[in-house]
Amino acid sequence: MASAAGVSISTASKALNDTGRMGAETRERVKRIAGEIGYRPNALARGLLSKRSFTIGLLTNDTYGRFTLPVMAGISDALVDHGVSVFLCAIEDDPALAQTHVDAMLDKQVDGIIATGKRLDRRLPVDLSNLHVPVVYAFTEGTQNSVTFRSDDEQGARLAVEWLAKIGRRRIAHVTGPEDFFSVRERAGAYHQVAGHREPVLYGVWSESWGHDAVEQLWKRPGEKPDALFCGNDQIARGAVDALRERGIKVPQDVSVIGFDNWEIVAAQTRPPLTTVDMELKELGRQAGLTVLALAEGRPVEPGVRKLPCRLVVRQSCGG
Amino acid sequence: MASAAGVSISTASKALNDTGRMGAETRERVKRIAGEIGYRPNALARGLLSKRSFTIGLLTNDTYGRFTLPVMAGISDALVDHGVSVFLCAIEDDPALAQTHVDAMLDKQVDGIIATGKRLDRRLPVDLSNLHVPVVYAFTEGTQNSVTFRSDDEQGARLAVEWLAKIGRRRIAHVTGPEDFFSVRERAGAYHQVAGHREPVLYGVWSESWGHDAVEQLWKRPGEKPDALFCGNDQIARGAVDALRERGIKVPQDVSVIGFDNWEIVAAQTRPPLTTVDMELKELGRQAGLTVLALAEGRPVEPGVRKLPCRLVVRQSCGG
DNA sequence: TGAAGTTGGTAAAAGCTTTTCTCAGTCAAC
DNA sequence: GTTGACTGAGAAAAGCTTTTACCAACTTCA
Repeated sequence: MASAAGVSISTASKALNDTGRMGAETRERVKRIAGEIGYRPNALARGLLSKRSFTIGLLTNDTYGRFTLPVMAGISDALVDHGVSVFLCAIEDDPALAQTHVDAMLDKQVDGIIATGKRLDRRLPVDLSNLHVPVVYAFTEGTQNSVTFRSDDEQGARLAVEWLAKIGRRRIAHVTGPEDFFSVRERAGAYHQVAGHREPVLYGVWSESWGHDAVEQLWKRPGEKPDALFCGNDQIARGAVDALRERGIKVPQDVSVIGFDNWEIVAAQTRPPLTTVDMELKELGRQAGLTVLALAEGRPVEPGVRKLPCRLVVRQSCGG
Repeated sequence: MASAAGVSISTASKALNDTGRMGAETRERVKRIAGEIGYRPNALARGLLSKRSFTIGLLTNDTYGRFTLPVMAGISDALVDHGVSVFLCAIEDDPALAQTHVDAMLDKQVDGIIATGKRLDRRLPVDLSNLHVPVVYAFTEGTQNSVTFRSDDEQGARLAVEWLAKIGRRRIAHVTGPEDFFSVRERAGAYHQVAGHREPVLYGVWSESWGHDAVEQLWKRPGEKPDALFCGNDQIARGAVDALRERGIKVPQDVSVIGFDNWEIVAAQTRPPLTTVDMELKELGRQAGLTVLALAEGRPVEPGVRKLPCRLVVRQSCGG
């Protein structure tokens, strides 16, 4: 304890926190000695008093981390400067496990909780609506009167289709995931708005093989073929690119392909690398982090859903 | 506070913890009322006294999460039953950031730290050797006299090559990552032990395109071609499979391909899905978690490097 | 010279648990 | 009827900080 090396406990505390009245010389001396002996205040004791643990919990059901990791990076990035650490709790759609984790976080007096997931239109399997700590939802369905951050899939889809139109593509098909996903419907809506109804929307699953199969279907039909594919995610896009190559169709010369998600490991390794839409999940995490911090500090935050714009990442699968 | 609903503070505490002397009837009543009002003890106050925060820190420089996520899952899985929560701190090879995170964890009185990374033969850019909390290394280079968990890459490689031999392959080539990786050398050593020196080892980088190029190189050489490829990771394997298909060579009929890592997103989406070696990172995380807990509780743990066996995951890229 | 204000610092309380110590009451035994 | 053992429960301390209240010494002013 720093007091051993100088003055009383209270004087030491005031010296280190730049509060209270005392001689400048005393203050300096205490600070110096604290530095020398490497004194660091115990955050537990501090938290006990201040009711702030400088700790938040991140709850996710995205075991694979595809969405959670960027969100986590953004949160951590935003909060590390404020001395806030993050408990990561992966619950795998298991309500009991989720409750266990929430209870553990609450016991540890987290200042707030951020709930995130792998799907915009699904809830986590645990009720967070009546906790006495603030809760912010990021990339998962929130409750009434909560603060929710999500990507603007409509704008993202428009970005993609408008890009294809801009580089001269006219017969743009949309190959995407299961229709019961909210974001699938939203993207498809934006697609129709921009591209019209000339080409079909093919609903399927989120896999490469579906992308592959979809190309087979499209090219087996009679009549003119698409000159561009707007895919629901990068995996579908990759499957599509592979299928096109196998058919001897050149990407991007003959057909432009655009993905969604900007999942580096897929998008960058595809040949050619995929032009795709990035949902800016890190930024989403950053804002969620700052928001939960604001709520924890009692600053007012307007409830509601905040849509964050997507960004087009241009690589080589579109040409133009 | 439960005491409001019955007896004194100390009696309440003793009742809930099943300690001290008191009437069975009183104990029951306190427990019941505590349950009714949803009382949960404040872990901060408890930690202040017991010197145990039931919190550990996980430090990683693996931004992408390829290795960290399974390790994290294992740790969490092992420790959630003990009421321990995990701070995840992603430091991106940034020493200052790493120190910030370590300081924050120490302030929060973590019971221990697990260091993990993306490479067995590299250290994290921060010195953890003289902390007053236990440190366990998992999938990253540890310090003298520390406890380190790692995969047994030699055994994993042997598993792969022996499998290829068992299904009748005789000309097994090894396409792998950069030779300065320790695990690359270790796997190559095991490969030579089992397969001899008839076929070459091709060192390159950890990417699909290298797998692709390596096949080009191998098949451009004069003389007999390999009938099996043991690849250094799943991405290389995938690139190789794609290249073979483009050359009209059938996998697994003509050539067997085996990967390493069992990275689902790559291994399972390859056509055909990859047979590969799983490093059991989740199990590794689990053991690291239990070990750091043991150390935190003062139980003795033998220092040293613990190699965990790998497991062969058979899919369809080898036939046999 | 006495009153009022200023300065530099300490003592103590509060925050929530757990643990140890103490105390009043009960019962059995001599 | 007094002593000793035992029982059930509460008081208090400890764990580490921060904050408030307080005190002694010194300065300023009338």
